[in-house]
Amino acid sequence: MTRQYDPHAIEEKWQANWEAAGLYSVTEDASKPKKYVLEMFPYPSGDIHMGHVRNYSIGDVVARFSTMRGMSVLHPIGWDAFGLPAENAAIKSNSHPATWTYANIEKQTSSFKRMGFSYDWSRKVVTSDEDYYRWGQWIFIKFWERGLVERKSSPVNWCPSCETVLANEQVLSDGTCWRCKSVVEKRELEQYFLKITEYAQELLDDLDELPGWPDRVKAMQANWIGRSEGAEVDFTLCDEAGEPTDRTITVFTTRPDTLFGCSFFLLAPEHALVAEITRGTEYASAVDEIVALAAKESSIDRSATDKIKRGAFTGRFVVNPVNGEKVPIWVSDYVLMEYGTGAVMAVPSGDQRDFDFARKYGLPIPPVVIADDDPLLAELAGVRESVLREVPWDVSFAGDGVMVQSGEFTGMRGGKASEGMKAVTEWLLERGQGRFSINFRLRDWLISRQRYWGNPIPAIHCPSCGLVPVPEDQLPVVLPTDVDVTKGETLADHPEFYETTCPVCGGAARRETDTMDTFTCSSWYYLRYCDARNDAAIWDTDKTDYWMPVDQYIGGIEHAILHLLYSRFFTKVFRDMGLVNFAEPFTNLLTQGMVKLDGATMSKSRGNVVAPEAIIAKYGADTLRAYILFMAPPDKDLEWSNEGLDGMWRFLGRAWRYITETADEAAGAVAGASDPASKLLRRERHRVVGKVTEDIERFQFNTALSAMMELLNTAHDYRRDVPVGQRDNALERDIAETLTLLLAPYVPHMAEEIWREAFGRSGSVHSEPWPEWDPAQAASDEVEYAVQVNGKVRDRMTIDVSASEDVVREAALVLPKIIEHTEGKTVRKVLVVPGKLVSIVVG
RNA sequence: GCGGGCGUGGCGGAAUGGCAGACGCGCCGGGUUUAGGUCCCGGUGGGGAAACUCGUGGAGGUUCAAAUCCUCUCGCCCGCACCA
Repeated sequence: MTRQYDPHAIEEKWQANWEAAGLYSVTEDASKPKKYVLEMFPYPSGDIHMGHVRNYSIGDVVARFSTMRGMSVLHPIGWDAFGLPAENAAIKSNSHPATWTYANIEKQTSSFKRMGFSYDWSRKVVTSDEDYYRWGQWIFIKFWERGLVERKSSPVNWCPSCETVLANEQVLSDGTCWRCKSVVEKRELEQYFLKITEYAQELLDDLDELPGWPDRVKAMQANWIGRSEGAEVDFTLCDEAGEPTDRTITVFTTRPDTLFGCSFFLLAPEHALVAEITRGTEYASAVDEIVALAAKESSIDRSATDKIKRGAFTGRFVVNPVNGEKVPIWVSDYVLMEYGTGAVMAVPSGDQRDFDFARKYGLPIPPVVIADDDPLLAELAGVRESVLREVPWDVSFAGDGVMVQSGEFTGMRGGKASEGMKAVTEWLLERGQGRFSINFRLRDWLISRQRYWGNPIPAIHCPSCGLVPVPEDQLPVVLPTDVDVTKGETLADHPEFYETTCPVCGGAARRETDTMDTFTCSSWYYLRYCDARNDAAIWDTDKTDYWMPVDQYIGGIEHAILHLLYSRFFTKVFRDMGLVNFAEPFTNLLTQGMVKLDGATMSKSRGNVVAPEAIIAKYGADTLRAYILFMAPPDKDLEWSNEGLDGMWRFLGRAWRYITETADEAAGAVAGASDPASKLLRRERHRVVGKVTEDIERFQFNTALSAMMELLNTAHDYRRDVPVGQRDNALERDIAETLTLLLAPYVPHMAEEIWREAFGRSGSVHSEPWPEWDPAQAASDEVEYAVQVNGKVRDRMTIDVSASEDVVREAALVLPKIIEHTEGKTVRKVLVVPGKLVSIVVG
């Protein structure tokens, strides 16, 4: 036992001891409540940084605390190891992605161990290990069997720098690649998609089943899924002579109630009909110009909202089903092929973009839904004819209002989800010219990547059988190691990999050379932890029944959509497959804030990194752990500063001295002392245990530490003020032990050293039960009341805690300062807030 | 434009509608020590000698009582965005 607090003498000793004792390995234990505490697994991009320290320190406190509270705690770790950075690093250092990846995993492993995190290392998963990714391939096959895999040609996002396609979720809102920030291009390519859209409604609905998630994350997901309620409307296409044909073009609209105000019709430049109806006509050249422009422009330029919309008339018309009116078809780049049907009914009086377009090209703007306070309403209220008058109308109005110029619907309420919207759709429905419809913004998940360092897609292209899955008994498709990315190679450069035979007909065939998006690997790792070493099945459902869902998930907000949405999708499919018995993987989610330096996120490329290693070398891991949790509430961004480290170091040193000195003292000369100082200290002990417990449960790690500091301060004053011989040694001993237990989740090494060496206990402090507390003992027998007159505190009084409200009221009214402030005035009201204050109202 | 969030001392941050600024950093003063960046003691929102008074981005409101609830407003951050 060292006399001074010396983390360097104790931390590695206990790390080795815990590992040897298997302290943190768990198995299912039906006798205890379970708790699954999970931090998002790291990407092995180098050594760990302060963001990792924060993330994993939070999780470690929750895990250790839960164990002490009597729960069976699963707290695993692993690595999200496939991905492009490994290839880039390999090219840079002229090596192999696996070399770089596994070296970084080693580095991070030793850093995690050096931090003293309580992981069950026996459950480690590494997504680039064959015994992990083989099950990823198995999942792909199962999804395929369920019709959730599709290979299709469509306009996809292509990152020219990463030389691969990207999912929609991986393109940032400024049109750049999430990883390298290059401007993403659109290319028409044949790719693999997972049909996440089939679960769009459920993914949206079940957000309501997640009260333990931050509203922000749920809002972002809801926004991303983007459900719009409306209708499909069929417009009849006219021929060159303007006569109706038997073909229809369908549009999606959220405002069928404005259908009478449709004065033109729009097609996206990519729409197949555009070329068909304009080819060889006098309109072709103007239309082609728009089409060419749209194809050339980057998605950023095209989506610039301040740009004036360009368009061209096609020479053709469609018939508006509600009034038989013929409206011209235009082409414009503000209509997107990806959303809805790629065709839009334009209602300039109800939509700003349509309005701007109508103004520019001199198209009519007939009002159909008018605000209740619009003077135009009186003038048009009785007009039942459809779309007769175009009145001066210098704004578009998208709100709720009254329908005018809308035939039999005139006078109804119009607006989103309005009576008019329903009535018009029902009218269309009866005539077979429209129907209620729901549209989602969410697109299917593009998962194929033209890169080497990923999980090979288990598919085979057979010239006669088409695309066929690799049979289950031939899995895994092993990722070959001899691909040289420094020469720009991918699997497509290795015939020995792709030359194969068709599993159906046995003929020569070509193996798929694309790999899967890394997000497929991270969409199910939390399930594999439940049964990580199973080589006969992806997992045993009994085990996921016991451990899942994750009770507390902790990670960065950057995964609000990507990883968290994909994982929810996978879980729902697993449920439908009967592999799991729940629909949501993560019951509670804590999104921790970023660790910044000088206002910017720490990153190697910026060169503003504070290495945890340097802090550990000076102060030890315990001080770092406690300090980063003390700095700010976990969900807030945190500006790193070394300034307060000394404060945490001093606190731990003080605690060390207080506890070890107390432990050394002969026990029990005085016990159950009832002098004021002893009573105060006893109360503090119970109050603080209660507060620390509640604070950790609410993730207020900073205030929990503050409370421990308060207890130490009170205990410190006690030793200073009460002479030796009069001190209650039993109480002090209890304070010392309690403080050690409270500190244990934060500073596991220091607490363990004290527990075993100073107190001479044989078991680990981390297996001890959490201290009990008694709210009754936390209460004082006297309380101080603040006495207010007209809302201002004028005096204070100390009174017996059992005093009745009447007694308190009377006592307050006779205080000299209160008499001074109430003299000559009428006391109108006296309120007593028990244990807190008295409020006197005079007038 | 739509959605979410945040504004409290010199700093990080505390406050189930009930005494604003807990706890810590920093700073000021004092003590122990050969010395110390150790340890210990005291002080620390503004104004005022004090009684008091002003203070949680701003303006209103509800309430005996508002950092907290409501309305408007200003500033900042984040997500989505020609989504029909």
